[in-house]
Amino acid sequence: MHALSDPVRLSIVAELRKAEEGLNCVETTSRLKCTMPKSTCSQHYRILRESGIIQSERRGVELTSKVRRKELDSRFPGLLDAILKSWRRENEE
Amino acid sequence: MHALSDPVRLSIVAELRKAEEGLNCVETTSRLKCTMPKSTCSQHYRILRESGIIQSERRGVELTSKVRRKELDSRFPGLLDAILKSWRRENEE
DNA sequence: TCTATAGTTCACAAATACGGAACTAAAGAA
DNA sequence: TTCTTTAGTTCCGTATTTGTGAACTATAGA
Repeated sequence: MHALSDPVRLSIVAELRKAEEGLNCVETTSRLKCTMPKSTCSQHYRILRESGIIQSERRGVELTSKVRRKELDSRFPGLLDAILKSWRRENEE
Repeated sequence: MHALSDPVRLSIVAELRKAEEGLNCVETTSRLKCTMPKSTCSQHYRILRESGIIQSERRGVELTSKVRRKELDSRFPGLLDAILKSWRRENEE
């Protein structure tokens, strides 16, 4: 819950949902077109991971993360969709 | 959005939704069974008010607030229900 | 083994939230 | 009108949380 209450983490989750194959920190910040130091990005990923929202897997030198859709849907039914939809609307206006 | 990302404000909104006739600060803290100074309570109400989630009306010496259900449902469809449902689950476990 | 890339950890800086004190608002009593 | 009580707001110093650079670990390739 608290993990999804931060705008940066929400935007990370929004990007992760778009990327079928997952994303790593570097790709995430480049897609978000923001200059976020890697320590900050790492913290956000840690919070998302610890709260069970994403799942990370090492692929060589990089760490690829994906949204845990099924687990989320059963724990927080409809929440992620509702948040992202509302959040997108607010940001577009 | 950010207004609903705080556990205290969420619990205030949850109480307001239960109370048909609205609540004031004093009633809210007593129902939440928490000792929150009135300055803090006032700040939370201000944030909820400014973000359009609640609506307040003076009734003599007190200020009664209600959730703006219709406006919320059109701006953030399904969001409040999803958040409160998820939040209730997490808190019960 | 050396280098490069990706990410983590730690300690401190910056930003944010909390809460007491003093204030305003309204209403009723004297 | 003035005094008192209750409700809420504002201000501002303190406490807590969050962000970030520097140093570190991990992995892979030359």
